[in-house]
Parts: sequence; structure tokens; C-alpha cells
Amino acid sequence: MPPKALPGFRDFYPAEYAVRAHIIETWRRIARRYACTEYDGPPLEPLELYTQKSGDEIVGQLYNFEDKGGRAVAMRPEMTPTFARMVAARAQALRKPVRWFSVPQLFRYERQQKGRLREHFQLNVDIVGESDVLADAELLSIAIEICRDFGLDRSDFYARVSDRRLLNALLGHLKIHPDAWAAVYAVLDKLERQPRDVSAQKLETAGLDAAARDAVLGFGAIDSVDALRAAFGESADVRVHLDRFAEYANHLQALGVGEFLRLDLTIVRGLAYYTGIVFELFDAHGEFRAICGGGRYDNLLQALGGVDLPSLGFGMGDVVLGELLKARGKLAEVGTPVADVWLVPSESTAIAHLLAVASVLRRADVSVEYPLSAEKLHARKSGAQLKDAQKAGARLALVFRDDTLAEVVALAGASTDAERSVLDTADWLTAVNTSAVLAPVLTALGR
RNA sequence: GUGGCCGUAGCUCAAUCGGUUAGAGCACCGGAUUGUGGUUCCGGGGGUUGCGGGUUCAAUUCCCGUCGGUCACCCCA
Repeated sequence: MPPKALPGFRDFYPAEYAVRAHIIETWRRIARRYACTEYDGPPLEPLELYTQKSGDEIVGQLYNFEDKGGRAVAMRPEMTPTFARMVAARAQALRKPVRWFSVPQLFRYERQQKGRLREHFQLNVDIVGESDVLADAELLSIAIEICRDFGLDRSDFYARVSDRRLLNALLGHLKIHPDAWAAVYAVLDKLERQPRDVSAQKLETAGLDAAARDAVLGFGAIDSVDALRAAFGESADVRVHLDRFAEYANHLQALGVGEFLRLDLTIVRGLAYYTGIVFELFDAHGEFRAICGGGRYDNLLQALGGVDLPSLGFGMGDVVLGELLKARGKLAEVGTPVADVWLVPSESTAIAHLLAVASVLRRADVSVEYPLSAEKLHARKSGAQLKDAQKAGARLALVFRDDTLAEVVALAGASTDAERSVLDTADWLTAVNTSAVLAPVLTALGR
């Protein structure tokens, strides 16, 4: 037995590859709809690119090693550092705002679990050079429109959105010392998954008084700007951020995706680098992990690339998304590519004729298959060959009756012989450049 | 890195209390038949029961280890 694929890595057989291609093609199509352009970087990077942002402890979660030149390198676990380097290097020359996307394969050395492997494909969309909330609305609408294009609607998923600036203003209003904010973030992040008394205990340990603790624990129940305004609107510091969030919501409404938006102060997105609006897309049934996450990180390019530009972006992986689409029956139409036409010769059809026809069709971009065995071509009865064509998934069969006649037989679906038509092959063989071959086939294919 | 559960054919599963040659469906390959349609019928290839060790007259079955899968924690994309 040859070695299997490594733990957490996937073999993509045609059926699985078709799903992967469907997902990635949809990502590309929608990103381009928003005038984003595609880029890529190296899958292998200097280890330092990741440790300078996240510290040495991240090394335990990376595929890293020393190359033959003695360099410490790592398979990329995320795209943002590469992106930041690329943008920073040409920051002066790039037209702003930059709207770029990429579909890198990313690697992470972690024990696999539901929705998380050691390798995945992730759409990254980033906008650089614009601090207005219009950019934030644009970004989230891309993620939502992608999910809509996969056939998901509000009953399948929604966006949970918070804002670091708003949350910080709230914490400040509650007189919580900035030193405790990180601890509060950690509690909010787990508010749903952790018993309430455990959360309360952690907040108390962080130094919050009873009133502040209750307020923070109550954040989970606030799911709208109006509710937040009612509770904290008297604070001018908070109101500034509430107004901006309301404007953001209005933009999303006008972009046609307002129904997916839900304010949720428990969305934290890690503890690092985000500085403004942050969001995650969740399936509405709560069965899966977040299918997408992102937000604004206005200081990251400064930290990674030495260029001070406001930025925002999101990542969407193929694993959880694929699980969700499968669970909701949105992959039923995704099939492996098959032949357009299957050639079935009669006993008297010369192989050279068959091949000439195949050539003409293929040069017209029609995919053609036939048995790759002279024995089968001539020994198998046409009925058996049609069965072969059917099983192979061909859309049409071109059945030669004798040396001069052939028929186009529709195989796809449950259709009968409605689309069957008889052709005169003499024209093909004497003048293969004419449309005599192509027209009936292309018509039957609907081209 | 920690813990729970699970490893039988390509896939889904079966095999009495530990008992004789580990079976079935699907899939695949060949054939018959439908002289041109997914049917039906016959046949075939496929397994070191994940791997290693132990207990036993006898292990797919019980025990230990290991590898793999899966789920959760940690952490995060």
C-alpha cells in the first residue's frame, strides 16, 4: 500500500474537485463583480513574516522547517502578511482604494476537527486606502452576495457585526480600565459558549465592579443599534460610534443585503489587529463554525509593511462553506465535467472516419469521447456502446448507421428521442471544414 | 498539546457468548438480452479485519501499544 495523504490533507477526486472548482469559481465571479482584481504570492514564506506579527508562539501552529539554504521558512498559514508586504512595496504607485482578492491554499499545523483541516483554500478580499464606512459596507456586501450566489438566503446564514471603536467607547463609558479590555474581549468572545457564572468570575478577576460586570454580561442580549442607543445613547462618546454604525447599516440596506445584518457585540475576532467594524458570517442553524470572518485593521499595514494606510478585509474558507452548502442541498447541481458527444461507430465505419469527425468537433470546442480500443469500437453492439455513453455521462451520442449516415441521440436527462436527428455524413468526410458536422451537434448541445 | 468515541472490500455495513473457508448491497470489469437508451439476468476481480504485541485450543470479537479517523478543549483562519 502506498502512503495515504497526510493527516488533515485532502485528495480531490473528480467529484470533490468539482465542488472545489464550483466554490472557487463563484468566489472569483462575485469578487470581479465588485471590480476586485486577483493576485497571488508565494506559498512558502520566511518564518519571520509570521513571527513578527504574532510572536514566536505561533510557530507551533505552522508548517515550518529549514530549507537547504539554512533559511527558516513556513508554508503560509494566512494571506494577510503577504498581502501587506506586496501592497506596502508599491503603496505609492497603486490606485486607491486597492481592491484585491486572492484564493490561496493555506496551511496550519493543528489537529484537525470539524471544519478545520491542516490545509484549505481561502478567499481573501481586501480594500486598502479608504477609512469611510462605505468601504466597510462594500466589503461585507461582497461576502454576503457570494453566499447568496451559492443559493443561500436569510434562512441559511446571517452576519454578526461589531465595532471595536464602539465597544471600546462602551467599555470606557462603563469606567472599565483599559488594562482590563483584553480580558473583557476574551469573555465576550466566549459569552455564548461559556457558563454565565464563569464569565462573571473572569470579569471580576479582571477588576470589573458589579455594575460593569452586569453591563458586559448584558451585551449578548443587545442585537440592534436601537437597543444599544436606548441603553447607552446618553453618552456622547458612544453616540459617535452608534451614528457611524447606523450609517453603515443604511449603506448595507441600500446595497440590498440589510436583512442579513445583526449587531452583535460578542464578535471579537481574536484579540489582535482589528481596529473598527468586525464581522463573521454564521449559518442560521448554528451547526457550523463561522463561514467567513473579517473587518477593519487600520494599523496592520503600518506594522507589517511600514506604510500607513487604512485597510479592511475578510477571509472565507472552502471547508466550512462546503459543509454548509452540502447540508443545505446547494451542491446537487455540481457534477463532474463529462463528454458532450460520444461516438458510436457501425461495424462498417472506418476508424479514420471516426477520428476525423472527432477532430472536427474537438476543434470546435466540443468534448468528444469514444472507446480507445479498435476491438471495442467494432465488436460491441451499438446498444452496448450507448450504454457505455450513458454511464460515462455523455450528453449526446453520435451514432453511425453506416458509412454515410449518422444520428444525434440525446442522452442527457430522461428525455426520449425528441432531439434525435439524422445527418448525412458524406458532407463531413468530403469537406470537414463545412458546418455540416457542427451545426446539428451544436444545435443539440444548445450552443 | 489534552480528553472522549471509532477503525472489517473503493463506499455503506454484517458476521450469535471468542468458534470452522469473514459475507451482502452499491460501485468496478466481463458476458447474455433489449438489433438505438439508465432495465433485467449470469459471472468475475477485489480483504494480512489499520499496524504491532499479548491472553487463548481458537481473536474481526478480549487486553496493551501505536498509527489513522472523528468530536470537543486549547488556539485561531
